Amino acid sequence: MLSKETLTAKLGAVPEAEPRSYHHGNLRTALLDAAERGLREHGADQLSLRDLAREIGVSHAAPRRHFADRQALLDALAESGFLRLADTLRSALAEAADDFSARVRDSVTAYAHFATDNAALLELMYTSKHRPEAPRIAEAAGAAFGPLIELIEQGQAHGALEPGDPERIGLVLYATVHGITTMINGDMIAGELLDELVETAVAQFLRGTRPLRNP
Amino acid sequence: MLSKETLTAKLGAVPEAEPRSYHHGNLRTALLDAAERGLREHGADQLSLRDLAREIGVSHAAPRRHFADRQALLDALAESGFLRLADTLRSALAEAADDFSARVRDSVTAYAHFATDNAALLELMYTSKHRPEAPRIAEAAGAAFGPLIELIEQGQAHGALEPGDPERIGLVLYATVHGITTMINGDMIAGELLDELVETAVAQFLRGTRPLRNP
DNA sequence: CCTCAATGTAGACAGCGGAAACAATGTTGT
DNA sequence: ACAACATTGTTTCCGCTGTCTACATTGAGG
Repeated sequence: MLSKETLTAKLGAVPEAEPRSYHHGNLRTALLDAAERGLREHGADQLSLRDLAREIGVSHAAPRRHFADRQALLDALAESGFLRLADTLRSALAEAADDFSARVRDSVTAYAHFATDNAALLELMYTSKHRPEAPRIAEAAGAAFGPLIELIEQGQAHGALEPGDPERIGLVLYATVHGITTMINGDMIAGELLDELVETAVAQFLRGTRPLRNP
Repeated sequence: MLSKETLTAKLGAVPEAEPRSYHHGNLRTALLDAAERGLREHGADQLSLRDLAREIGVSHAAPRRHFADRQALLDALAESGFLRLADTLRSALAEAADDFSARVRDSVTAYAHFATDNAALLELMYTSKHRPEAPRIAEAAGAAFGPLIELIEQGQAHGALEPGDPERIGLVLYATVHGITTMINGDMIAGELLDELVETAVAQFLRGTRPLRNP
């Protein structure tokens, strides 16, 4: 690789040179990028390894060097989806105001928009067939939900939430938002209702988990 | 195979006669039955029209007379899934006690168990690609959710729930349960937590949507 | 009884995922 | 510098699938 592509390669960027030679150089990430586009545009069912190979300009068996089979590619997509979701949630929390209810609302809204903006990807992320690759996915999923569990713990520490297992309490909230987005992505309810429903869910959650002052 | 053929046939059930001649007689329902079994055992991805035809003992092109393509069969499965779900919810409500919170808990629990007992089917029901068959699915889905919306309205009438659009208020509850089951079906959380999480969700819902007496 | 629509069959086709053998290119030890 | 070696891409082949078309069998209604 020390002949002509030295400069671009040094920057860590995609070479993307037109006259490609025998070795692509970045086939794995090129496959993932193309797969993510195809996933968004045509859904996971229509995703074909041969299509991706054609689109990239490589032989149909080349992807096999990077993904053992089709499901391995889908697993990798799911994993990267959780990592991107984790980023999204982290930055939403970083930019959110200080008060607890605002942080809950902002993070939950960020999740909801990520889920509806990446409908096919979300479906993939939550239908990970239990495979050898699954542990990596579960780990990435854990990383995505970590900040949210922390948020619940902070709410409890500040007395805004009732005590109890943070995972159990928080899970119900995230399940709610996930369910809402699933129904929207499945065309069961109109997408315009998203923000309204999320607001309702957050309000119900805050009221339903407030510490009891006058029992 | 089955000894009670004549009796069941009288009830409008599947004849299922062994010595089949040129015409099967019930191929459509036989296909749906076999498909539902395959769906439960191997998932929707592994469902093959040719497999079903082989299993039933019919030529590989025969299913085409009853389902325009593979997706049409999946759509039919999704529709019948919603119809069965509607039955399940109706009978759960019929057997439930009179008080509102018990009715909410029982119906929601029935939904949750249906969803986890029919994981692959639920996935199918909620990922109906928008197709010509979709309206039928949406209609069946509406029929399933009808009794639940009614339940919310009754709760409001009895003063157990805050006023407001019943669909919006109830949707949040059902989205919560659906989200919980999705996470369980996707192995994100342990299945043993189902009842506990559902209880938590119902409790949060009832507390979060109670009318405000002392504002 | 005869026609006709419904239903099942047979055969063909292209596309796919996967496996194996082969070729070109980097990499590394000496 | 150069010879093994590992990595990555190619080619070829296989069985399977969904779908299409032409044909066969059957049952129902005039």
